[in-house]
Amino acid sequence: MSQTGNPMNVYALVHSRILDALEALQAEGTLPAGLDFAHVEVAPPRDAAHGDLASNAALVLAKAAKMKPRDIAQLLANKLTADPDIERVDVAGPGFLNLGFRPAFWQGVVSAILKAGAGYGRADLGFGEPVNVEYVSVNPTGPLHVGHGRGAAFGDALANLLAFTGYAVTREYYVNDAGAQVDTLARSAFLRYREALGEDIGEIPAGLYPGDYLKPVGKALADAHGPSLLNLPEERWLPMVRAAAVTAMLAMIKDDLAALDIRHDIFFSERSLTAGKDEVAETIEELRKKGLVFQGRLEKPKGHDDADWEDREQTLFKSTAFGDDVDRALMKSDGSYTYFAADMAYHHNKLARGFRHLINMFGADHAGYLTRVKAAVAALSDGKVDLDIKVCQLVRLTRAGEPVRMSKRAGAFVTLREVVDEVGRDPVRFMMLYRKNDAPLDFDLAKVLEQSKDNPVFYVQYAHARARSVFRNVRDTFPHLTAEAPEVANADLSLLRDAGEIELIKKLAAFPQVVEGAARAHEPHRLAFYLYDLAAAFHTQWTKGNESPHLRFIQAHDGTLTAARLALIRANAQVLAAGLAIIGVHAPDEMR
RNA sequence: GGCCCCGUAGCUCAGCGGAUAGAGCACCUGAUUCCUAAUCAGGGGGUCGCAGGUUCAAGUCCUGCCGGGGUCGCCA
Repeated sequence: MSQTGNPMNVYALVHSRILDALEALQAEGTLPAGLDFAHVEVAPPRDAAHGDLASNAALVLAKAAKMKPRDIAQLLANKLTADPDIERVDVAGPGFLNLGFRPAFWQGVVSAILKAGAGYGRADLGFGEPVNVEYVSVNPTGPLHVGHGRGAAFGDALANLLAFTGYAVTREYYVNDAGAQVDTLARSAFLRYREALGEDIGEIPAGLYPGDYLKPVGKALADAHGPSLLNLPEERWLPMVRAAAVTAMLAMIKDDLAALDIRHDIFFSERSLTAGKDEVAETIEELRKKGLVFQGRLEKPKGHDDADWEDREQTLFKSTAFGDDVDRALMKSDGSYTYFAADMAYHHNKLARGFRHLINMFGADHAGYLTRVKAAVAALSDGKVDLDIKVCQLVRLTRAGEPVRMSKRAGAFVTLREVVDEVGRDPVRFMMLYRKNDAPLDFDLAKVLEQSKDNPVFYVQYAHARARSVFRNVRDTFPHLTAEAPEVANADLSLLRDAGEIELIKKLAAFPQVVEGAARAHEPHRLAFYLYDLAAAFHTQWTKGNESPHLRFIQAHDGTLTAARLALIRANAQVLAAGLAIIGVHAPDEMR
């Protein structure tokens, strides 16, 4: 009943061998039958002196087996010493099983990586199941700012990661093109329309969007309609102006995202929920049948005074049944739907499209909204669909350590586009992932362009460029040893004997496990940190060659050894490139 | 007041229930006729906010406090 284990994933491979050994012990009657192996794990020990990999098998089985942990560990050790890949097995501490592998085992990893090519690290965790990743979803009322860029980079990397691990990923953007904010946008655009016709509009009134980015919208309206809209009542021009403005804003947002190489599969219109049949009404009705929608009153919110607040009976969703602290309103006093009501219908729509897994990215300011959305999905799917909401904390923009001042003009943030234009897409995408999503992040405009080891973006990209540079340099001595040469692919890997080379291979061997862990936890930042570690191992080995010429990758007098080292370097470059691809960063061949 | 997030080295932060808690910066010492020194090696630095609990095992999970941030009906 042991699982086969992914042969590209040494952790999984060793895990399956341990399970085999446990089952053999059971078959002999040495271990009792009916043990639960679910918590048996294989992981690299924190202290390298404890070996290459360690297992907790004996510790987690001791109680059920009614045996001492160290005794079980010893039985396992006796079995595993027969494994030709295993050099040493130790029972340590309370009952850990520490395993050391022969060099040939690690050398074989290089060959496996080269054979797997771009598929190295792929896994089938998702079994092709559809997952919906909703990210960015910024109101189409203006350009993206830097904070939005974090959600964009995170969401896109997570989508890549899930696609890499066997999910059918849909990248989705929820367009809030209904409600008061897009009406305000329309009025703001209409003002720019009058301006484009030559009128002096003076200061933009408070409450409207003052940004210059609406000027082109006004001009386009003037070009298309001339002065014909001026004499119409607002209810006549507003829908048309609104549609034009939303379309223009969305085009701008898409363009900003494209600058980061981010492209969504679906832009889902909030307005479409009520355009034909009223999906919001349907959703509310469905919940009403489940007894989760009722007429009731809410208490006045605490913590701040709201002059407009009035006590009234209203339509409520019973989100307290799902852990929310208060039931949530579905209808405004004017009879229209609340944002939340439409959002419930939107998630209902996602479920109807067959998604079994939903992921949403939220900005920090929406964290308080999280519980009611989870409640909605739980209610609508009867708990059968999982929804994970990742909250991205704030981004603090600095330049050489000094906070970057926001523009004085009200409403004008430092836009994402300005930052991307200044520093490029790679630093933005990498640095936005060089923190956990729920920790605040400092983004320094000067630091990310620094060509030094202090800049993680450069450090990792440079490692890849260095690896590629070896293949350029080797042309002088061994022209036939190209990256694709069979002499490299089939090199005698037993020549990779230096401790640093083996260390590098161990890092490469960890990649599939890092990918799996990051995918399961929905934490793409783990890739960024892993890549930094891998780059460090490579830079270390590179520099060793400075002091010890016999460790240089190119050995002019020894083509066989050179080929083996080139195989390692190619594997290294390949994993760096694969990891960078997942987080959406280029792997350059040179840094000049 | 309720809810959410955070609290780990002087600073910025990793840390997947496992063993003696790590990295970068900063500070100190060293390596360059050599595949890119755009790099690397070594050193000092810690009551993991506090107190309980669960567990063979807690920085990690649970509860309560303390401190910082966010948020709190008809904005989205």
